[in-house]
Amino acid sequence: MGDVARHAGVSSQTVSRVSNGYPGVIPETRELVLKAMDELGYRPNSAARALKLGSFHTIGVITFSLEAVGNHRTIQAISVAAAKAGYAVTLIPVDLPTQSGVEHAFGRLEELAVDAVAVIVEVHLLDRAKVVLPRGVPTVVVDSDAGDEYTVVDTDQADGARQATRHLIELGHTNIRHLAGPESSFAAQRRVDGWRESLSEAGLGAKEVMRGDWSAASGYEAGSILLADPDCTAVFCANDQMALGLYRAAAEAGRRIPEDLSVVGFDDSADTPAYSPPLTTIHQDFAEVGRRSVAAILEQLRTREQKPGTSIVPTRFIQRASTAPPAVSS
Amino acid sequence: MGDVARHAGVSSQTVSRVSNGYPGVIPETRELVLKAMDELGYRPNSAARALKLGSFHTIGVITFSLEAVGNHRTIQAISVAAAKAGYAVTLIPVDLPTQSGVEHAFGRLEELAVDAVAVIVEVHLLDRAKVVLPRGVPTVVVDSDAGDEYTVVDTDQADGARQATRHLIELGHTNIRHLAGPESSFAAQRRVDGWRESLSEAGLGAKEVMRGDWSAASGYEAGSILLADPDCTAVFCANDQMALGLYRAAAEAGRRIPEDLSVVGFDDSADTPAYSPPLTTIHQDFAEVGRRSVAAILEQLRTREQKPGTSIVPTRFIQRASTAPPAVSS
DNA sequence: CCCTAGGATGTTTACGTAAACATAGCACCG
DNA sequence: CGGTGCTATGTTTACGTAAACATCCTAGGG
Repeated sequence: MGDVARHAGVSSQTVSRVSNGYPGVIPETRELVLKAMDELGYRPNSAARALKLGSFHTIGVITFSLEAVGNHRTIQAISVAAAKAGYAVTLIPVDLPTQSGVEHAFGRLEELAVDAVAVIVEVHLLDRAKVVLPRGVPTVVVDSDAGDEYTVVDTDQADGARQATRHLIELGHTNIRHLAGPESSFAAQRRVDGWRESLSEAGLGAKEVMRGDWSAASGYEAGSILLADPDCTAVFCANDQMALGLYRAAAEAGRRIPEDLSVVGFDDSADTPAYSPPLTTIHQDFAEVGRRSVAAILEQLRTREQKPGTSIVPTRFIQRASTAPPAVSS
Repeated sequence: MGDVARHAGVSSQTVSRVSNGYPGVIPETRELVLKAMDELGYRPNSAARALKLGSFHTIGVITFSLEAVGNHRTIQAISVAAAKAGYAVTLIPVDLPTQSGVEHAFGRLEELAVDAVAVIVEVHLLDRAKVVLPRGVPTVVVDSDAGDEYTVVDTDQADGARQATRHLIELGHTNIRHLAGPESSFAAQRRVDGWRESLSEAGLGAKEVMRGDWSAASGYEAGSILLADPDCTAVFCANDQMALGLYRAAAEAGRRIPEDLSVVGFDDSADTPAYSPPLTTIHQDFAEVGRRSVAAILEQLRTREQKPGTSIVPTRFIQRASTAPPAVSS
């Protein structure tokens, strides 16, 4: 900056003013400075600026993987919302879903150029690891249970599960199974709860859930076992990908969807309208989750205080073509 | 840091040494400093550190969307490879795939806390926008055509397409159509080229390609049109999601896969083994792309010079169950 | 014509850190 | 017993910026 100032014959402060678009610089001088900047290939140093301003304008996102549909859509939404507020997003990958992996990620957090943190990790792993988020760093926990300590933005998983289950009940199904996500996931657990709740509300029994790991392959395997039960006419899947696996299992078992088997998914991922038949599912508003997360972070940044509490984003039922009344009643 | 030093009764330089784990500090002193750090809740200031060291240990990734399978898998791989080298990854989303969107993203680049940049954007947009990457910022262009100016890491799209097409030719298909990605994509274009090349090599004619936009829905639409041609016995899809759409179109047209219609995809995305039937496809080694991109960036960071050139990551043919010899010959 | 107000620009300073250099203490050797 | 070399620690300095304050100049009013 000093070089530019000398080259333009002004003071470095004037260069700073031009660089930041501050008023009070005569157009003529501005031109001079811009020309000098260009000739010298000047680029502002963000480190110095961050040091001076005390902020990086950056939000860190701690996550395991972008593979899961929910994760990358949430992160995408966060990064767009953050960009809109002039913030960038730094990914902090946790390579292994283990205690040491999480610990390591949080250790790195200390040295990262980040003003705030969004955690998209099953928090029970954090607890188990006895890792505490650095004090004083504004934090939002997304789609997970964080107790009363942090600000939480969460999708209404249980209600989504209830909507899905009630839809199947209304169609007349009585043997409604659930293809659940892994036990380690809070989201999966809450979907199980919603499903179970709706069944008992309707006076229906809940058979044991089958567990997958969110992947389509696991949906196929669990689905194959599930379909061994000839009385099962409807399955609520904890996500769309496992539903896709179930489609395959159904095809191989000679069960037509929706005539012989009704299927409801969860997520409303982009592919579902092109499933064969198009999948009836629960829409998750990831964009809204991202927006609220960023809003909560900005709020904390502004007020400088952690404000525990949970913000619940509603889900929406999307009717497509994978459900029908059970064959016996048709 | 000064406070900690005073509190521990040492110099700030000793605090710095402890903070960075440098040798030459007697354990006793170290303890003293650590205790003081803890009591005062000291946390190192990354801005000051970055200013002093001249590096953020951060790589910026410019991208449109995490939605596309290729994108988020590549970014995931980059972020893991970067983390392994002690680097973090900052997302720089380009909200709109337009000139102004890209320009804006590159403008922000200047003020971002980033040492290097990986560009995962169709580069022709950059050219059209006449945006130049800031000089002096090490840059790697991923999966796109960037001429001789930048270091490029690219998947061997054309060869993948040739493998897919040759497989169908070897099965005896003669009317092999292509469900291509959007014209604006270089990757899509190179897959078209590979397909066309293999056909002409085998003395087969290439009918016009159908275009989708990578989405499953577009695959369904384009596929429906494609299947109006009763002689078409095989389709090479430019990605797996469009293949899923084609599956649906085939089901609705009463064409069984693979008996009546052979399908080959591209990407080997996680869901493909659970398609019904499991999809034969081309595996893209996104992890390798990520690793090479980071390696190239670190190399540039080390040598301080741009080293134009292209690094090609091979693809692999994955045989599953969606292809068979054409019905006429069976 | 002088004084004042306000706009344009310059000067000083501090942000928190780590490298470079300086110093002090101690062990070991001849 | 003095010199030599090493280890542990302290002191000084600079990284590049922007806020705060200081100064200069010009226009306009009395």
